[in-house]
Amino acid sequence: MTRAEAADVPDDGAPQTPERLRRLASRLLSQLTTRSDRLINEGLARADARKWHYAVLASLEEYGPGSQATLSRRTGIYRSDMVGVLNELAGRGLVERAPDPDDRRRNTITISPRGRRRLRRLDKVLDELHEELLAPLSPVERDQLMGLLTRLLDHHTPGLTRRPDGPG
Amino acid sequence: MTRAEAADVPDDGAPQTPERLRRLASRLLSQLTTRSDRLINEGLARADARKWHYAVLASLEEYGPGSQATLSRRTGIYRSDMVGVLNELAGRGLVERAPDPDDRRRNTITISPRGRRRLRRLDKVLDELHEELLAPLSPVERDQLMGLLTRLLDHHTPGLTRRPDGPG
DNA sequence: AACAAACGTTTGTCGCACTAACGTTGTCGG
DNA sequence: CCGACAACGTTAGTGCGACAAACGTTTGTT
Repeated sequence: MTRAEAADVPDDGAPQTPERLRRLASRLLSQLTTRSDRLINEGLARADARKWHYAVLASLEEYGPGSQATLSRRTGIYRSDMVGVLNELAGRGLVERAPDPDDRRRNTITISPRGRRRLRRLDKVLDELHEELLAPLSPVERDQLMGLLTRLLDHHTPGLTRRPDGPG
Repeated sequence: MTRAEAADVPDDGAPQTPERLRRLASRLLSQLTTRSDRLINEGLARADARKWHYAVLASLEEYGPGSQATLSRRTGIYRSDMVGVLNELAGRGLVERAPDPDDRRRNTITISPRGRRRLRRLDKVLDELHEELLAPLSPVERDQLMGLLTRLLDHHTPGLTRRPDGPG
């Protein structure tokens, strides 16, 4: 039960959102993200996973093993929260956490074969969920959207350094 | 102090976000919304306001006085949370809360002259903040973005009814 | 040897969306 | 008229995500 059906909640005609609110890009973003997050979270929950799982697994497969701090930076998950995520992943046998012999402060996190299979599975799940999320948009429009969002995000992301290995 | 500067937090080179994460529309939305929310909230805080204040004031000016439940529906704020918002607004003298003589369950919320002035002020503040938010985009691109977001939001908004007074 | 900085971890905060429940007041069917 | 039910405002609480603060350990630097 995700939606209320108890007794209150009238739900009469159209909500009549004020013009001023409909014009606010920030509000549009918030509202849409709320719904998007819900969609994604519920979909992943059905597969016994969370966004964080995917982020960590993807990061591990693309860049190889790393310390928790490294994973934190790559995924944007705070190191305080990373602990729990890795507990979950390790508990499911999707990653392995071993002390780094070269630097005993660190744990080295490695993706397991099962973790890789999991990642493929989540790739599919997320594909389907995004199909649902972006359903009203044509392929071209989806690209447009991604482009616009990416540019905005980059603009508001601090400490963005040009890649040292630019195009040859 | 919104950003860490204590002692931890290394902040070396580029964060190296995995491809897979960068392709995720849902993630793009989440990340951007986090930053957008922060920008807006901080900006409004400087003016001793919150998003909710604006939403309620705008709704009152556009549709006239209403009960708390009505305002809830118009703004999307839960009626549980509306209580506190109206306390703040009433405390600042921006709205008036009076029992509805026709239906003693209801409170009638009215915007005050001071509330109207406040609304104009917040209009300006939000304009500036959105200028900052959308800085990298041209006017055309901003329209594109709004259009795309609106379509997605509408598609994922439940209980959307066609306006009864459609074109003849 | 002294000190700062990075690591992993625990604990806690804040805001937001949302649920549950309660007492009051209105509406409606018998 | 009366009992059921629904809407109202309000209080309290949940779950989650982003984030801060602090602590013990280890490492690099001077």
